[in-house]
Amino acid sequence: MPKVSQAHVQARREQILRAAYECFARKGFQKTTMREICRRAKLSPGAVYLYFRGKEQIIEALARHYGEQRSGLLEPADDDRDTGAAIFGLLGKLSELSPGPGAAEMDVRLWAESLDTPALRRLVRRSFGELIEGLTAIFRRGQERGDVPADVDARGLAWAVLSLIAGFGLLNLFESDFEPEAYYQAVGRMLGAVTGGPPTA
Amino acid sequence: MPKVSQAHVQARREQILRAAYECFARKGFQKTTMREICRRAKLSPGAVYLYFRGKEQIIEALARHYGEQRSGLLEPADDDRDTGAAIFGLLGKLSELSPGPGAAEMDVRLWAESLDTPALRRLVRRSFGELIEGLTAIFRRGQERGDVPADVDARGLAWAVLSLIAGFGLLNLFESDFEPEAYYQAVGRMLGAVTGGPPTA
DNA sequence: TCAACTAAAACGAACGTGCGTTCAGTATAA
DNA sequence: TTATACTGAACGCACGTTCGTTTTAGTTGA
Repeated sequence: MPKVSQAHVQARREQILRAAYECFARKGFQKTTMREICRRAKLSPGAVYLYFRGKEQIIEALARHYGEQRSGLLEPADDDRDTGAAIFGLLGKLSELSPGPGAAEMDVRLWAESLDTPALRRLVRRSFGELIEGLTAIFRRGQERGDVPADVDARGLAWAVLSLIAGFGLLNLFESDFEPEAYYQAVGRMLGAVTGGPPTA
Repeated sequence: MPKVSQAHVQARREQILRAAYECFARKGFQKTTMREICRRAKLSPGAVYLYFRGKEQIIEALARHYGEQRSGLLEPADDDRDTGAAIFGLLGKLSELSPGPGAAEMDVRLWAESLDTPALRRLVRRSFGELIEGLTAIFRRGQERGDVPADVDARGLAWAVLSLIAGFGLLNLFESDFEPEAYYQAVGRMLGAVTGGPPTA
């Protein structure tokens, strides 16, 4: 199939990235071999190397793709509900299973891998930055509206909420008897101190 | 130096573990080679293999040692101050740099590695469990004292605080302009809703 | 309409490298 | 003198990557 369309190139790359995601989420970046990615993508090593320079570039492309998906969840939160509802809506969307199965595992693996890989670290930093920016904006709007106390640093609140989001994933991974309901109740109670009062409290 | 004391065996093991910790915190488990650990411990490969069955066992021993250090920080928190002070004291102790340099990196690396290694996963789960137990006990005592609202699940609050502790480490790693002061202020404000009111708020 | 042709895409066995681990030999404390 | 801690060159294996070969989709000429 020579002289193939550019759409086909795109499709092949996505086919490889999908296979890579499945392998990486299960076994991690280091322990996943190229052969496994090839097998899952139903391609030979030679073919894969036509579309990616090597394993490292696959990881990087995947991380970029993943980060964009994650950030995309932020945008619809720009509505004008009260601050508590906005924050809680975001918390729910970002905490649950988005952006797909194995997301919590992938987050942890990306954090760890990014400690040694400058390119990945930049991507993770950007992801954190975009989330913080969005959360900060919500709290700032709340303060302008008088919804949120003015003497608290909006950025500080955003950091705290990001912790609660990340912690949700960690607890799901490592607390065998974790109960999301109780978590949301407690978080709602705490957030109630700085917002009008979330829907569940 | 044959027929050596059992204390010497202990010393050698700790010497190796210390070297391993320094390597692992910097480069991660997979990317650190046995040769690097040997060089840093000033021992030959053969000697190291007299004290540990292999790389995997070094990682496991290190994780166990590390987890015990971490849990050890919990105990002095059993005093009878008000709940806010107790929680905030713990948060400070656990968040900062304990139990040593590179702790935040090590946490993230252990989380990631434990996803594929059952023995490590058990250790991480135990660490989480011990922390949650300690935090839950503090909140329960607060509820008995009337310090903390009785209609909030103490376990849920413990989970939330654990998130805030873990998040502190993550933010230090990945938020370039992170300001611990603002974080503590915001967290204090939020915790104020369920405790008497922390020292900084 | 359909062979013959061509160039790109895909294959997969083979390569080199770097790793964890071992073991025959050496040094040393008792 | 001897049992034992220690050395470090060597081994085997598994990995990422390459490249000579094969297959295939599109093009050409009648």
